[in-house]
Amino acid sequence: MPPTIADVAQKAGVGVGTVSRVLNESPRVSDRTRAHVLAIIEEMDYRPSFLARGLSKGTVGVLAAIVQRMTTPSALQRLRGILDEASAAGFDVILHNVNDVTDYRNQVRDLLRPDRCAGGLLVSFKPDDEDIPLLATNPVPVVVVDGQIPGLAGLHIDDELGGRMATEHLIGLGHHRIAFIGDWEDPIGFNPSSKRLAGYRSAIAGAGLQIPAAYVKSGLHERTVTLQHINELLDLDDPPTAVVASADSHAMVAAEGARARGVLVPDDLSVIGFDDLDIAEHLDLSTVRQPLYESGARGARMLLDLMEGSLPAPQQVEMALELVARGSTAPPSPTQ
Amino acid sequence: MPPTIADVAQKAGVGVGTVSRVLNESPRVSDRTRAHVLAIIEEMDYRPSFLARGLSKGTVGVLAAIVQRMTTPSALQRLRGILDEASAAGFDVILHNVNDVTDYRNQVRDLLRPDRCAGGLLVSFKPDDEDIPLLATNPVPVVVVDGQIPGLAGLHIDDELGGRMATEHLIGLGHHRIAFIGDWEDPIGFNPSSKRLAGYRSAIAGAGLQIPAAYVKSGLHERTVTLQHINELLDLDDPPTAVVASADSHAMVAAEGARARGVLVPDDLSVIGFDDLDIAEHLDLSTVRQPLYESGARGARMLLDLMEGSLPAPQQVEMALELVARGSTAPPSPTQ
DNA sequence: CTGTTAGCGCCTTCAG
DNA sequence: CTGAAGGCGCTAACAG
Repeated sequence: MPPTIADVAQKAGVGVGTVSRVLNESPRVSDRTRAHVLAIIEEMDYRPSFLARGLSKGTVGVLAAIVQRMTTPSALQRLRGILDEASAAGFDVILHNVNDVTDYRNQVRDLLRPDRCAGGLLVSFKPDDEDIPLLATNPVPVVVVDGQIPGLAGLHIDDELGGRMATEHLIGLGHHRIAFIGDWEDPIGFNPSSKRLAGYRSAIAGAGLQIPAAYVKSGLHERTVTLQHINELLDLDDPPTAVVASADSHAMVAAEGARARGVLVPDDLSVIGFDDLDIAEHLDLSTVRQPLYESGARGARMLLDLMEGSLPAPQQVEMALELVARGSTAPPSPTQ
Repeated sequence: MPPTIADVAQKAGVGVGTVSRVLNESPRVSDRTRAHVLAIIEEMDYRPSFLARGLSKGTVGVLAAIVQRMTTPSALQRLRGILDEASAAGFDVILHNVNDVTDYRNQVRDLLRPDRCAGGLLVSFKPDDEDIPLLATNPVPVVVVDGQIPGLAGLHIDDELGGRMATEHLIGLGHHRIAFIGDWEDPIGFNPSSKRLAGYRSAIAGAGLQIPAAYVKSGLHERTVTLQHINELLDLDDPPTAVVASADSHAMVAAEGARARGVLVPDDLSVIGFDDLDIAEHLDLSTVRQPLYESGARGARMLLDLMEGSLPAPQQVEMALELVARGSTAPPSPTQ
């Protein structure tokens, strides 16, 4: 059994209260006593029990991250940010992956309690409307990473603006025939695709362009589906010269599908994505960058502030987007 | 404040001991009393405090996963297996990502203690030799997922066999000029590449083949490096007709690099990977499949058994490999 | 079968 | 500045 605070106190010849004070950096201890106790602690390799401390203080050094589809590259980057920030602050992170619509409520109910964690992060995760009041008044504070929920603190981006930025980049290069590839709404997850599509439409309209209905594709977020989309687009009598994809993952596949049939990127077809995943740079893919790692880190920081009370009230922060022009977009070739 | 066991006891008109007994499914409670208490619990929406229960029982419902380079696709699959198995057993999982050689020891020391978790999983993670005895006698049990450490329970694969399987597949197809692309040892992580290379060499030797030294490439696990490798191989006077890659991630890039210069896969060049990541199937990539998700799930299960004492002694389990022949490997073309 | 009580390890008054 | 004691919520051993 590991040593307890009583063992330390006895060996140091002081009371447990004194040991507790040095542990909690109370100023009410003389330097001499403090140094002595610290030495004993070191000598015995003593560490206070998380459990006992938590019980006594009524709060634990644990954050809970509830992540929607943890395995996506973007969720992973956000998680990294959360982990780094939390561990820098000395907090452990409990991870819950949400697969099923049905179980998320139980997870929230059972996990987001003071005896399990001191705060919760909801990542790319849209609670039911009826659950929002519960979350807002939850005994432990909650921050939404990648989402804008009325009444809840969180970080988000302007997806519509992002869709517009991508499209306007293409328009600025001289493209007139611009298609869009996105995906369907997900029952529990946010799916930003439709907002980005709205931004696309807004940019198209703003430039006075007309686009055929067949230029807008959406379906499951799967490789084969995206391949089919790009092929259908290129099979059109009047194929697009550029494609806005609602995510880098779509853009990559679209570019690959185009190249596979001899359509050169960017010579014959410009492709722009969304996210700026690590591979986007390697693939030389133009994209709209959204801060992924940073959203996790700032979300965790916001949560810690909220817990500490140094943040007056829950607030929503919009993070900046950035157009990253790389080699997958270029002016349309003169012959087109 | 949430209700406590005392609140429940009072409202139910019984003692706390009785409530505790129904909570812990003790048979020493009459059915009538049990039903009544259960009803009150339901009514008050009472949940026992994890903290208090942990303190009292001396063990917590938490597992710790220490993961080497969490962001790799394979680590992620393993993690999924761990999370699913742990949560099915009612355990939370604390996640720690190890980036730095220096900090892993502290993490192990501070995290793998009875007041923080009931068991630890080390994922794709090679501790220093001198730390092994400490881990083996650690107050909370430890299981190594993806690694074979003498004295520690764990799951692993036979990397050398895997390298041989991949190479022999190619030899069986009629290839004689077979190259290898791998990567360097990582200071803290396992790096199975060298063992797979040994398997490759063994298969080559077993078939009585001679290969030029230039056929074996290794370097950083980065896209650009692999692209350079494949290009150097194809630039040789006597280029290989097939490539064994030490991981699917290498294989994907190698295939892409080959195609980019007009070398058809598998017509001009066969490529085989290792792992069988999700995308391998989509890319129609031949590979040696190792169980990733399953290694996590079985590792967690093994840990739970160890904790429960139902597993007599720590043991090491070798998981089976499987050759998955897909479209990226074929017999060499007659002209070669 | 059930109520009572003594810890689990630590923090936090409250005296001194 | 420091020691002693009560309490955090629960489990388990002990009487009844």
